[in-house]
Amino acid sequence: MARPREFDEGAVLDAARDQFWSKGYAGTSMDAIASATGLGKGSLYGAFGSKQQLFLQVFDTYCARIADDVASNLSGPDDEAFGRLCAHIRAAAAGVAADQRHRGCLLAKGAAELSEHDPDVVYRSRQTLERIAATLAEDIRAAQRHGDLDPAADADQLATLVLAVLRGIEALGKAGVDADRLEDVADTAIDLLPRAG
Amino acid sequence: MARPREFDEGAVLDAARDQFWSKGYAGTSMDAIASATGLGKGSLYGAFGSKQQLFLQVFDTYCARIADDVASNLSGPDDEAFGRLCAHIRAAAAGVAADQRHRGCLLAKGAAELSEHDPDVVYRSRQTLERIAATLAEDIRAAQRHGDLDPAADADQLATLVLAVLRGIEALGKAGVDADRLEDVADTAIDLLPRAG
DNA sequence: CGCGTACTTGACGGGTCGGTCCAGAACTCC
DNA sequence: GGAGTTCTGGACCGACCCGTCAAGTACGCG
Repeated sequence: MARPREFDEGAVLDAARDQFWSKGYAGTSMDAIASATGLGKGSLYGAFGSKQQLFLQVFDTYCARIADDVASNLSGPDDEAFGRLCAHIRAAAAGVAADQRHRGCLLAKGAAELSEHDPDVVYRSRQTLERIAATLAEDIRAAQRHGDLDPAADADQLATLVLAVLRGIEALGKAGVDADRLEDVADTAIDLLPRAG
Repeated sequence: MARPREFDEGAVLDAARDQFWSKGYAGTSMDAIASATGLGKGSLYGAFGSKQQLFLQVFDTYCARIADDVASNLSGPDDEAFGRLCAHIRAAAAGVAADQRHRGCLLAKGAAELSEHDPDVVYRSRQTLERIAATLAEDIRAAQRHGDLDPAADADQLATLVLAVLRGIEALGKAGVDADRLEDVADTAIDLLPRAG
């Protein structure tokens, strides 16, 4: 009703995400987002309320997307579950290694910058990581059923360990560790997974 | 010579470190550091040059300290090397779990916030992590010599994996993951280390 | 067509930012 | 004691910060 919005909310969220991702929350100004999108600040505040609310909306979208990505990487038949897990770990390492700008992951950056002071960010980060852990655990159970992983292992604990390795690879990448070493971490982690038999 | 400095440089670095640690680089103002230390801004700039140089000095001190801590945790006779490694991993998880403010590690926060735009931060982060990895590898080799860890394993690769797990635990902690699960990660990682025999 | 409503724009406000500068204070050395 | 040097405190600079607001615009609906 009345005058319709002239901008695409999704495009604005994408632009805002890029700014927050690259400069951090405190390092990004609403003016920068306004000029990156061509919007006036009034429109920005009218649509998103405040800098913090805009960030949370960006963060939500980002978190949902990466959790979905993991879910889609790890879904499929049981006989390929172990292969999917290995491929996912290796792809994560390769992805971090390929990020030569060291931009890293917005979930990690946002949590690092804001978790001390913003419970909403903690809540969203935690939910996302737990969803990813659950996805990993599901795949691990499938690999156990198919006889690739030791069925005696606790799938949830293994999943949390794999998640820690994944987040660790990301942290090492941001600190400038070599691509080769990141890929070694992935391979070593895979080698140490408890195989069946 | 001439008029001597009235403040203790180390105390100022500590205060600045606390500010940067808690609020991040962009979120910390030189005015805040000045008023936290009681100094005038002239003294601050006279002694440290700029915000960025002050941060780098803080960062250097912090990095050196945590690398030293790891070295001191992991030094000792070969027959206790494996025990030291396990204790260190568990202590790291316990330490993160105890940090209920989710303040995390300044190395991780600094690298996350600044590595994209500041090569000096990348350099220092990387040097620190590689020093820690070397310390871990040394301890792992000792455990191999003493017959606790499989001598066929590549100590350097294992060390990098352990480092990734340690940084991953830190990342999970900042995202609000349960203390119990963090300690599970530590235990699971230790269980999966390749034992001798 | 005209009214009401929502959106757009950019100026504006009050505050803060990093950094500079200078007048005066405190010291060493001659 | 005077000259020279360094340090101190805070006023000050221009730029930028988040958020508001009023004036104008474009639409839906009767």
